[in-house]
Amino acid sequence: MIDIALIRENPELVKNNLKKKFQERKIPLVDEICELDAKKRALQSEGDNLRSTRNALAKEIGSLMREKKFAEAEEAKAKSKANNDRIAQIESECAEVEERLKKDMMSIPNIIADDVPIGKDDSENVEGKRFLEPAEKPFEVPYHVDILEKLAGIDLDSARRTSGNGFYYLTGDVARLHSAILTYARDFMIDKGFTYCIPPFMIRGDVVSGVMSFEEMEGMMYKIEGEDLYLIGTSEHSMIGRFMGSVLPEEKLPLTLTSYSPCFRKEKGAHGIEERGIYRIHQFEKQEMIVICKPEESDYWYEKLWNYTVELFVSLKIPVRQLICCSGDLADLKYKSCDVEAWSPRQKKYFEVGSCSNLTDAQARRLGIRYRNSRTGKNEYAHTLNNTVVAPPRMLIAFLENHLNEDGSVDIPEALQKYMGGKTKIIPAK
RNA sequence: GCAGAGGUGGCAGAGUGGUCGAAUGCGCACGACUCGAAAUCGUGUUACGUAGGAAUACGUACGGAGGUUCGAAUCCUCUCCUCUGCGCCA
Repeated sequence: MIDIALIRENPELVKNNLKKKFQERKIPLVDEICELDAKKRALQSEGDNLRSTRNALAKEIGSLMREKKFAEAEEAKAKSKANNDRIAQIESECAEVEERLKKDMMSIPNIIADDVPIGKDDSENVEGKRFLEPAEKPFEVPYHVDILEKLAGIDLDSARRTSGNGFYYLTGDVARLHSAILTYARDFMIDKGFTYCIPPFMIRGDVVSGVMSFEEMEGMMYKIEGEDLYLIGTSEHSMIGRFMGSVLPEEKLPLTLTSYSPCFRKEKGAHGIEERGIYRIHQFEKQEMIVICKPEESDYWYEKLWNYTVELFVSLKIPVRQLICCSGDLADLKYKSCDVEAWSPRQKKYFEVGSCSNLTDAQARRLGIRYRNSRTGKNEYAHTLNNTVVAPPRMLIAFLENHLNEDGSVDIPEALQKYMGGKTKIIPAK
């Protein structure tokens, strides 16, 4: 959600932003918002005046009662009652206008950064820097499920029986590798000065509707039956929700947190859930990072965050690149976003393993996350950012493909060996 | 899960239908005293919305949602949370 003052003062900028995002259909909303806003303020001041009268009358009645002037008090009561009818009328009108206004405001996207490439959809995203050159394999790299099965590392058949499609059993060294990657990623971020956090894996409905739109909620979130609780789709939900409605002391910023959680997603309507394997699944685990900082620092943190992910993948000898999200592919809350993509030797292309976003104050405004600015003495909205450190089931695909040897064994890079009990290789089962 | 107690400003904590946006204390800011500091004294100090250049004015908010009333922090209903005891349990 953007600042309504911006729409009031500079509607052209907002309209221009809509054009950049190929959302011309929303342009009439801007004028509608201006009208609704003016109407709301008129109603509010009318209501304020009426309430002021009510308060004055109530005071008057109080003193009349004390002086035992009952007849006059009754007269004032009648006046007040009539006044209250007007108030009720104005209030319901005002509530209606406010609701429409809020709905419109919610669909106005965040103003995007100047350097976001202009493009219609994900086909126009722009490649950024590459890190590590992809090495040619002298043999054909099999599908990841086949690699996993050879290592006795996966059981999809049983998972389908117990839980359905989109679930998995990881077993043996592969399961250990999965945990090792998470632990390594956790320590990696702690070494960067981030605070480790294990958040709740379920959150209430009001937190959910704070962190995402209704459509997203429908398509992603699993609800616990009979309770006002949802399984989180990413730890960002509970990590950001933690600061809902709070005013943070300036000296505590930036908050740099790294969190672990399982993630649950319906993936309703998403392509590929039927695809065999662990690319798109209902349940996975993820190490995440979030930053809450002062507005002037969010550009700095954005660059830092995605580069941390790159550094982690490079330390595990997996070639990656940055893919810059173009204007049309950018979610409405985002100011700027990019994916970190890993090289797939099998597909001979890069695929998404993480996503980094700067939401500026759009998310914070929606959730009421503020900080006390000591310079101005005012409470101002903070900026929020989030980024994937690593999400192992998917990253495992990149890991296995890149470290696979012709005999079916998989090398473990040095950085990870101590988390694997000193193993240097995973060997296929007999 | 059951029973009891409670949720009020940055914090602690009064207030049980009108003069309460809220005593008092702490904290914080400024000033006086002082060579300087401590102590002391004085003044100020909730947030949000609207109008205004500002001073300010008006409105809203005492966990949340409804209700009663001319008027609610205060009464009623529901709900959430916290604490204590009991029960249950990794």
